[in-house]
Amino acid sequence: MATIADVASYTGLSRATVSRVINDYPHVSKDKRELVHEAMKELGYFPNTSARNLRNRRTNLVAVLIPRLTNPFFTLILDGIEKVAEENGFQLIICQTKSSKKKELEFLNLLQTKQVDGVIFTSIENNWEEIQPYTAHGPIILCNEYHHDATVPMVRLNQVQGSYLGTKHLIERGHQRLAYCMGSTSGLSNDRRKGFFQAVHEAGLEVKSEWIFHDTYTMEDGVKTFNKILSLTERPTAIFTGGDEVAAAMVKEAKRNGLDVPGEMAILGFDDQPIASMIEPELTTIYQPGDEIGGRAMSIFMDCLKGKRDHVSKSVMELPLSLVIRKST
Amino acid sequence: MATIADVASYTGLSRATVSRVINDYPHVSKDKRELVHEAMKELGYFPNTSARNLRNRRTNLVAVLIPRLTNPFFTLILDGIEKVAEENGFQLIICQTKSSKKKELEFLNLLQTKQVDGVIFTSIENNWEEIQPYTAHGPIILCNEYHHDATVPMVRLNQVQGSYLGTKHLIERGHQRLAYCMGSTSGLSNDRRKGFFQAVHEAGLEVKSEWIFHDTYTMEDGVKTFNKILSLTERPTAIFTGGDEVAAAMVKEAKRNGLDVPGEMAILGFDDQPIASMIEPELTTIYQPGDEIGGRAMSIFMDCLKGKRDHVSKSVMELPLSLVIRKST
DNA sequence: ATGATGTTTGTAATCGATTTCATGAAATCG
DNA sequence: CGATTTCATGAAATCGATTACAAACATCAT
Repeated sequence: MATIADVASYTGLSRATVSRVINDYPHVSKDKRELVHEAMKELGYFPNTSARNLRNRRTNLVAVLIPRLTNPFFTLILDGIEKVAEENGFQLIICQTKSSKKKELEFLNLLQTKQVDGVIFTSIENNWEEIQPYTAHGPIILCNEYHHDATVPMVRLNQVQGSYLGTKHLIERGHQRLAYCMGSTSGLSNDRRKGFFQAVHEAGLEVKSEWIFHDTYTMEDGVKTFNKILSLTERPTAIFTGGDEVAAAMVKEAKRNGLDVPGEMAILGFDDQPIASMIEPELTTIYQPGDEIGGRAMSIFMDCLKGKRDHVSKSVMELPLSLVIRKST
Repeated sequence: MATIADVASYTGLSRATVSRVINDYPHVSKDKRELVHEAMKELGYFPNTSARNLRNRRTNLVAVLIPRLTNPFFTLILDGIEKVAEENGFQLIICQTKSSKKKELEFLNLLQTKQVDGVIFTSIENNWEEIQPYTAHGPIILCNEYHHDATVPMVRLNQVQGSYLGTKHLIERGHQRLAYCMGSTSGLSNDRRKGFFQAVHEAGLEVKSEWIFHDTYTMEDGVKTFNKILSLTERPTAIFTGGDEVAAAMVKEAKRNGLDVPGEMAILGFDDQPIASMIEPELTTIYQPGDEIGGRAMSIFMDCLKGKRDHVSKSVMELPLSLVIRKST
């Protein structure tokens, strides 16, 4: 491989001048500039990124932590991040945490060892105290996540409002007995519960503890949970799910059991994934602009790197969610 | 940031010895080894990846070219790649080509500038002559793609067999007039057509040119194409689609038009994405083990890097597809 | 005691760029 | 025209690691 030294000696110039040409710096005469360009082409020279990174103390790489690549909502966020990254000449490193605390911390190593310039979390597994020390090594942005004590920029969707809207909608449809499915016990999940109960209490309704279900993520979880609901003596008439996959699976299971949706059971999704408008009846759901928060998070990241913004002080950007009324409620 | 030199002077040892400890090399006395470990902890030292990459001429990074992150089949491949990458201490850089030739070539720059050790294509836009020169800079693997003149390892699914199976199934169900939807004019696409026509000719059937549709990728394409099919005077009774999204959209559009699926129109998907078993009626489709080929491709990539395998000689690994019979045919 | 062998450690070169500083030439100014 | 500024270029230090080679020392067999 040709190096900058080869180009220098080939042209009879110094490495400094060649470097100036490569980086399009001023103060290089036109003829030398052309000379260098020709030599680079002739020798098949390409600047070595590792060498540049070392010298520049920059990699133009961001690590994006994501629970699962196969979750469409997260790839939507990823897509939003990628768009802005590309505009800024940044590349993305994918870090699938598989919701493991250990893996999450391992990926933070990339930051310590300066393999990346920063990290964007699209979900967070560890407590903030575990993460906090890493902020010393570069910008960390929370995207679609929130921690009260986190001292970093956060971009999130207003989950309280989203679940409030959805729940209120169910109540307005006349439902009195609501089942509630949640995922983990994360900040995001807490917010949703908050919005849910806010609407419930406003309406003066009661939610029995056996109508609340934990750890519902996948389609299988949806099927299982739905059957649990069916077997209840005092059965809810509407279900608030934590995601469209779960909701879709429930709709399907309902039909398999000969139940009319929404007549005998109303089902509310979350996310507005493509599947929501493909199934029959189409899902009423909460639209989450995943690409939007992804893009915002990446913009903020760039601002941090450019020094336009402090990356170790808390800031929260909150985007609204909206209800998409279709046929399942 | 502490450097290896800091650790060296802190311990009174040389950088060489510290380096030996970092890399777990032999010939370092036990007490010095511990001394170094303590010093590293004390100083908060972490080896700088750019410096190591420069010296080792390795980045432990692969670029994965993918048309769209939001396509579930490709994220499945990505997932397979990631699994094997992780086992080998490799990180993935995502490169969304958005099916653009220009972008594809831009990403190959990462290879020339040694930002990555190699590239995995999950789809290919340019002609092979355009790509070929880049093979000089590191391993290039074709995953889910095939080019006759490519002189690199390829892992692919037997598309001929897959579409043959699907088409034969439609014919066995008694269909005589088959519509065929294809995507681009890639190698993959050609193979599918081959399998399709093989089954068609075996059965002595004829396929009118107006039953063949190009550039059908998305759900919207599915809706449009379906309506074109409906408006034909001599209307096909079965549709071979290029993907589950298209098929799902068609099923929906059929129902909207009051057509019975599969009674009045049979629809065959491709991929077996989650959506295939969520819609009503469930899609008969061709299962493609995306994670499997992803993993295989990454394994081959590792073999190339380790020198166990030549990366500039053609080799083809072909995995079988299977027909999943459900309710849409 | 002699030489062979193996362990432990250090010196200095190297990977391939960027950048500071210095120097001479050219352009500009009063 | 002399002083000052700007332009063009190069020498050499630097970024932070790894590694070839050499040296000092210990161990062991003969």
